[in-house]
Amino acid sequence: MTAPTLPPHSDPTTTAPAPGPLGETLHTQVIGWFDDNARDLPWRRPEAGAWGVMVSEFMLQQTPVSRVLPVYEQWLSRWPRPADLAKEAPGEAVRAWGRLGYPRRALRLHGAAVAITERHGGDVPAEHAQLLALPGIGEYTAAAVASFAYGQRHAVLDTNVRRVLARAVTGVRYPPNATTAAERRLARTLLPEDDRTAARWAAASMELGALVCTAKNESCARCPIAAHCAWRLAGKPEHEGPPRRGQTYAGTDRQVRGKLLAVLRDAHTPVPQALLDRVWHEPVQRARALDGLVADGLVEPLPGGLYRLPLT
DNA sequence: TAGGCGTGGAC
DNA sequence: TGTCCAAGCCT
Repeated sequence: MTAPTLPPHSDPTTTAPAPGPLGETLHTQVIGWFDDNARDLPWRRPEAGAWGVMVSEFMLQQTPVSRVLPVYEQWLSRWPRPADLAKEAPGEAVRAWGRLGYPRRALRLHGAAVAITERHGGDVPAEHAQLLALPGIGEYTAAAVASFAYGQRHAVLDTNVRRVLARAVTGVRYPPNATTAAERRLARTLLPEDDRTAARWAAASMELGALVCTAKNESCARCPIAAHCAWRLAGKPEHEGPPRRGQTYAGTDRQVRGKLLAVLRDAHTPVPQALLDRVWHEPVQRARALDGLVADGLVEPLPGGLYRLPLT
């Protein structure tokens, strides 16, 4: 039997929607693969609830699953409901965040818990627009929580799904640097009609990108839609266009901020300036990094040249 | 909209 | 070793 293939979309902005039968083939095969290969992750279990899903989504932003797992377990154990976290000082959230990286996420998650407690009676809202209004929740996370926690029908367009669609449908190795309107349109076009299948498709296509259709060393031999993949059928052409933006780190303010915050996380009493000065030799950059942390609300300055994680 | 924002594992 | 990468958000 010959499986249908997806023609490359030379211009996804103007091409017609993908045909229904083909989309159904993709859904069936990717969801079938997911049924056999999905990882058993704690936030996918029913007992995780919407709060567990939401916490996991914050932690997983730009952060690998393996590093999230232990922090997630401790977090949910300590703060099983949004109101539990809302009662804490924001600095405690930053401390519990540990070395997950991007600690502003901890501050925003705390802020979201406060907003949920004040505006939504302590329950994670189910409406996409209400989720989007919470701090730290953007287009992706709102769709993910609504889909994974509440079974709704949303295009869940993360980096994994974008890569899967770029390859399988558009026929290129990598998606654009920033999410485009064409990608959103394509994702909506491919969304299954009914809520339950759409939610399943969202989780399954993400998992395929995370485990098989990876950025490097993709494993087409294990891919359930390899027979339809436009990129593979085109001979897996190399990436064209502007180089993908790399992240520099060594010597940046980010590195200095990380070192400063590490000292404050480990301290349970206010820290004198002199102790912070030891993390970085260059005084101008050091001061700029500390000022930035204060401006972001990650560090609270006290009289007498003392600093601590924020109490309010 | 391009760039800032942490951290550590893989190759 | 250095480079790339990991379920983004915000300004």
